[in-house]
Amino acid sequence: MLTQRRADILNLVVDEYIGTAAPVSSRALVDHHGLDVSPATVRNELAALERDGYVTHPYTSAGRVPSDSGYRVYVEQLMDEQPIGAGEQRTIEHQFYQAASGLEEWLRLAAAILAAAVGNVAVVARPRRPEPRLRHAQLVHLRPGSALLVVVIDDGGVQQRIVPVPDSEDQAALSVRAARLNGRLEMAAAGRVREAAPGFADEDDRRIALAAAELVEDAGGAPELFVEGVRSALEQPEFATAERMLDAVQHLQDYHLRRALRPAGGPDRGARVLIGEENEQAWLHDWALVVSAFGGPGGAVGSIGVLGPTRMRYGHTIPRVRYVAGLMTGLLHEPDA
Amino acid sequence: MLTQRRADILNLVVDEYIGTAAPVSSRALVDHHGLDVSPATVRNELAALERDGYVTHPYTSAGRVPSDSGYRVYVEQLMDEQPIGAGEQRTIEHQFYQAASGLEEWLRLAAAILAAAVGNVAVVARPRRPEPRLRHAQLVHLRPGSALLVVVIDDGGVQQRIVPVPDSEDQAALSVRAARLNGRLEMAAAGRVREAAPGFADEDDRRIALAAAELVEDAGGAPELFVEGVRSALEQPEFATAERMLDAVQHLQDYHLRRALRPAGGPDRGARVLIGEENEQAWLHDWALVVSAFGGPGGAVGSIGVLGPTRMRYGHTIPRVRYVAGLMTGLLHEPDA
DNA sequence: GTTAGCACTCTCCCGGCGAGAGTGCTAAGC
DNA sequence: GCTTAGCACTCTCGCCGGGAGAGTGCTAAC
Repeated sequence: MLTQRRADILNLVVDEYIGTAAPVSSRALVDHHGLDVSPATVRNELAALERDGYVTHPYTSAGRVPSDSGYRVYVEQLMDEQPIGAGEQRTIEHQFYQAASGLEEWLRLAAAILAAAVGNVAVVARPRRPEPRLRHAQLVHLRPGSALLVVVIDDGGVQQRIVPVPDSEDQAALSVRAARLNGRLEMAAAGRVREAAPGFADEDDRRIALAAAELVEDAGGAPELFVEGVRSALEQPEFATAERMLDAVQHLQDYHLRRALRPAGGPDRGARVLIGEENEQAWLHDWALVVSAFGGPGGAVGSIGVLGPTRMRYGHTIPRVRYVAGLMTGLLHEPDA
Repeated sequence: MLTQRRADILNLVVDEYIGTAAPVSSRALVDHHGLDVSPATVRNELAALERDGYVTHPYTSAGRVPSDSGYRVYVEQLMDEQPIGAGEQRTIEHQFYQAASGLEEWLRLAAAILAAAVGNVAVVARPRRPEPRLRHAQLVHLRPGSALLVVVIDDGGVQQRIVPVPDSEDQAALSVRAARLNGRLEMAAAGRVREAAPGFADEDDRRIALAAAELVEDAGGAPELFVEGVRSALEQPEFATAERMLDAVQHLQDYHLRRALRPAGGPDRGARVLIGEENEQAWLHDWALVVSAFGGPGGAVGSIGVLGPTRMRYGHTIPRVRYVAGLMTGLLHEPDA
């Protein structure tokens, strides 16, 4: 049973531990937060919290450390969300508007800004449509016999590949060819592009259409990931040993991250929080993840999240993830500053 | 004075140290390499090598460790290059041909393949022309009022940005507009594009031309970097402590790397080797760098390199860097498998 | 229900110690 | 004169034990 006082104490334990990364003693709780009971009383309550599984004991005589379910209660009921001040909002927004670039730049920037705002790893997954369509194809002459096929996807992504073309064709001829391809392929999904390919009279057209189909298929594959803030996360004391650091680096570069970000539903005003063992993947059992979805062009959905130790500053992180996700949704639909 | 025997012994010291990362004792040299002299004799020679600065002593009674100049002599005169066997060549080439994608994929792939082949960090810098030119611009309709401006640079790169356009224009109208822009801007360098912008009669044309100029300028900026193999490098014993690892991670993600790769001259059949303090930048003083240049489309020059501890397997690494660089040069000019 | 007091436990840090590894030197051997 | 055996010497590394410090859990009084 979580009495009011126990809840208050749990709240303080989590706050304290988030700040120090060291087990929290009964005395520290009393001293730092002006409780008007004695450490002994606090100890009794801590023992009860431990019995109920909200905190643990690394060893007999160390302070208490929140457990996953302790964090869970904290996140859902106890914590103060630390709203973003007008000043910080302006700063973040300003950073965005400064770099008015392509989609990719936006995403990388978003990751960097968020990482700086929360002092942890930030991850952004490029918005993807469930079934991407070809919006436009263009052939650009590179040198006699080869051209760059540029395919724009309806989620705003661009894919490219060098393709062979007849030696004789210059840019004008290639543009005509591209127009012919666009006539049949525009707004077709990958499968439809592939089906349509054999329908072209010209052999080169068929080959290029197939290449375009592959590019659209690629666009539907694993979304590109932008990771920022690795350095500051590795500075946290939980990674003070080399092996744990290696582990973290390994996974941060790894495609495992994609899976963790994936299960975001539709664009969501809130943010999901996954703590420790709540994560599917074993390597995340020591991490906490705050994820939110944002909408990209053409109804595509991307994810943006923050990854950190379980003792992350939830009250600080959650509003910022939510805010940046909202900003992204807005910006990607109204990109003109 | 480097007598033959001393040179042989230096060679063995480096070989041994490269393999074990532990100071090399006189006994180990005799035992592992079937020298027909006694450890005592070897010790005398080692003392001479130390006097001449080719090896050092971490403390009184540990084995010898090669110094930077020891490595330098090793690289230039002593080592056996370990040529790539026909089998390994086929493997590497095969890996390349499997993924016939866009330029960016090629570069990322090259870094990954090289990293795997040498067991160290591999870095690839996108080929850049000294003065990039706009090869082609295209406008792709996204939704009423906004379009994606896609600019192809003559080094094969693609830059994109979302730009506002008149609400009324559909894809056909946008294509006409793009053709108008191309008419004046094709093959112009960034500065020329910027100068030409005010010459357009239409206000939107002017604005879009300026955006295109910015994109071309961006293309001339710091080249994109692809880094692979961080994990395996961090497993080396020199990074067994957390701080050193942090340091490495920091710099690997950092723009400092660009500077290290930069001074490559033109495409070069060989490979430069920079050992320890020969590197300009302080953080590289514990690293060695093997770099080679490769040629991209349109006379652009990229760099590909391997980064590892100073005791890296030079004889193994150098031929592989050279080989992959050569392969890249060939592939980027003849991309049709 | 709260609290003071106290014994108990566990970590962490430090210093010392012995084993091991490897050198440098000296003197004898080829 | 080069090589080598022998030996003293040095330095690291791992281990152990002890003491200080921190914090709990329990008991008994308020």
